[in-house]
Amino acid sequence: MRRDTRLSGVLHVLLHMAEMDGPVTSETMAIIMRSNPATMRRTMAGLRKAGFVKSDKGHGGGWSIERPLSEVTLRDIYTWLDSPELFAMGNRTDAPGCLVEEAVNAALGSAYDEARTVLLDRFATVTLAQLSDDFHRRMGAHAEAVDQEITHDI
Amino acid sequence: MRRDTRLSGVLHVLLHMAEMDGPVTSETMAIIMRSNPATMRRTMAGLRKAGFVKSDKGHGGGWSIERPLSEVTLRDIYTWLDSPELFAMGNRTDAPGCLVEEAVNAALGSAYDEARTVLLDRFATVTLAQLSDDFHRRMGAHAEAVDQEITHDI
DNA sequence: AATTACGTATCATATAAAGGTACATGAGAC
DNA sequence: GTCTCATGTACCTTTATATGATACGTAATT
Repeated sequence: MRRDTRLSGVLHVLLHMAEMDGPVTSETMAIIMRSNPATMRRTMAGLRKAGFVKSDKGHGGGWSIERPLSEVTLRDIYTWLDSPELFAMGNRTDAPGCLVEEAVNAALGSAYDEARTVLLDRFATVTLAQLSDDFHRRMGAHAEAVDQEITHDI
Repeated sequence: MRRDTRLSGVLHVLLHMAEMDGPVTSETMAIIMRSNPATMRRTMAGLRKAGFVKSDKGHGGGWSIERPLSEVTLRDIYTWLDSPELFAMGNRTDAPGCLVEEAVNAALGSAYDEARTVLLDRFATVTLAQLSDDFHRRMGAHAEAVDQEITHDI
């Protein structure tokens, strides 16, 4: 099954947007994500509907973040993407009247529900600002590593 | 993405097998599951490799359960199916050198890991015997409901 | 008026689960 | 020994769906 990469992709884009000045066009996003403008527009549509980003047409137009990164969690983004299916495994439903199937699906279903709750609760604890901080921390560490390499070379 | 229904399907088959006497052929399984023999053989192959079921060729052949249902958990079955991917969402990897992507994937990855652990731990607490018990409980409840309906009709 | 950029419909492509067919191999029945 | 049954597995087709790609209408800026 092909995996849904919209959450990963849109987070990537948002963090890049946060580093850039002014609106970012779908075209630029597509280049960053090695995707295409139409796909970016589709993916961003839900975030706009939620008021987290806006899009402007015409010269100087593009996408802009409207709210502080510290106020938005991964769970918000997930919800705004229309809550994509989380699990790659599903229940057969070919025998809806079968009591065996009912028992199996009840057991699997409650396990999935529990895992879903854990995952979404975890998503709710991570803000975009935290992700951005982590990115900058990595930038710092990377710069140091590069410095050390240079030092070693000398 | 198309969901993987092997776990749900194989549990369904195993519980039916437990209710039947003697070996069950792939053909019979396929009828129960509205599938086909080749698919059943493929799915059961991992369980045979683990020694949980055996398959015999020739007259009177078919599949038989080799170990008590109380000794096998959902997690065992999941593992014997070669641990199929659990999540429908994945990370983009188009920009492996990008620190933003690293930060995003680290955050999502640890959330998925946590949810995976919860799900598999939960699977480990449920034995096939428990599932079978639940099925029989449903049978009883269903029989009572039918009795009541009949009483009402009279 | 021309250009830029989004909004969205439509079609194409890629991927993986599952469906299906075929045939070789091995085991019991006669 | 031969026939029939049933598995083991290779191979191809079908189906579902995320994503890629194109096109064109609409709105905003120059």
